[in-house]
Amino acid sequence: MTEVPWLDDEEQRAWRAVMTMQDDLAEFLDRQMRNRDGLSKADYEVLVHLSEAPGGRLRSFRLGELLRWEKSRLSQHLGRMENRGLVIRERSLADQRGADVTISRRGTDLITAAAPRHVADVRAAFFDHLTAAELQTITTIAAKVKEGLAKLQP
Amino acid sequence: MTEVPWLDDEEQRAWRAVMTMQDDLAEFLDRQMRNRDGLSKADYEVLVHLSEAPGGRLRSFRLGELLRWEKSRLSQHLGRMENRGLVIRERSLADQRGADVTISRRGTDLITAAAPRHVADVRAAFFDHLTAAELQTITTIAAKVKEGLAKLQP
DNA sequence: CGCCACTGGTTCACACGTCAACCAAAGGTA
DNA sequence: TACCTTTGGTTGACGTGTGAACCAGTGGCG
Repeated sequence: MTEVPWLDDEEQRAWRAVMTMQDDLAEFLDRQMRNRDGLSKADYEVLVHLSEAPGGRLRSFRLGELLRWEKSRLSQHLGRMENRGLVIRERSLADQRGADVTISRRGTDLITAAAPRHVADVRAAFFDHLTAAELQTITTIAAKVKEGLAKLQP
Repeated sequence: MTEVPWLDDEEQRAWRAVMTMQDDLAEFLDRQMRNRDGLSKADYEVLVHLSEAPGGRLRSFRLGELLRWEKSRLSQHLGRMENRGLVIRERSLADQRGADVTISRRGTDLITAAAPRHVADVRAAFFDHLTAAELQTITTIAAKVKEGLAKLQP
C-alpha cells in the first residue's frame, strides 16, 4: 500500500468536529424521544414506515428494505415491539413463509404524538443553525460521500 | 408549545442525506477496522488515548472524561479489553478507590498497525471528496450545531 | 475522633446490533 | 412428481450501550 499522509491540524479539527456533531446530534434526538415519548429511534422509524403504508401494514421483508436493516435485526426488534403492543405480526396469507406487520392503535397514538415533537427537535438542533447556502453545501457533501462509499464497498 | 412547521421536501432530502451519510460513514469505518484489525471503534479510541498518554497509562476516570463515556460503559468495555489482553487494569496506589489503565504490548502493536490504515480510510471515504471550501463550511456547521446542542441540554 | 456525603468503580438487568445456524414454504427443473 | 435451491424469518451466542443499585475508600466537618 502506498504511503498515506497523516491528517494535518485543520483536518484533525474538522474530522473531530464532524464526528462529534454526529454523535451529539444522534444522542440528543434519541434521548429526547426515549424520555419524552417512550420510543427509541429504531421504534420511531419502524412506526413511521408502517403508519405511511396503506392500512398501516407491510410485509416484513419490505419493511426491512425500507429501513435497510438486516433481517435478524428486524425480527428481534419487531419481537420486542410486539411485546410492548406497538405492532402486530401474523403469517402472510399470500406467502406462508412471510409475515405481515401492522401498526397497532397504541403504536399509532405514540407516533402521532411523537412526530411533531421530533420535527421540532430536528429544527432546533439542526436546521435553525444553518443558512440556505450551508444547507445546500452539506447536502452536496452528503451525496458525494455516500456515492464514494458505494464505490468503496461493491 | 407553539406550532412547528413540518419539514419541506428540500429539508427532508437534506436531513435524510446527512443522516445516512453519518450512518454509512460510521458503519464503513467500524467494519473496516473490525475485519482488518480486529478492533471496534470503541477499542480504537481507548487505545488512541492510552497510547498518547505518558507511559501508556491513565487513571480510569480520566480516560472516561476524554472519551465522554459513562462510567459503567467504561468499566464494562475495559473488562472485555483486559480479557483480550489489550490493556491492564490495577488499583491506583495514590487513590485506593481508583484504577490505573495501561496499554499492553499487544494493544500497542494493534493500534500501531491500525492507525495508518484508519487514516487512509478516512481520507478515501471523506476528505478526498471535499473541496477546501466545503471542508470549511462543514466544520463551521459542526461547531454551530454543537454549540446549539450545548444550550439545549444544560 | 466519629459521622456522613461524595467519588470512583463494579455489577445487574435490560435494550440493541451482528453473525451464523437453522427451518419451513416456495419455486424451479429434470 | 421428486429433488434442490432460493427466499423469508427465527433463534442463539455474543459484543455493545444505558440506568440503577451497590460498595469501598476519601475527605470534610461538627
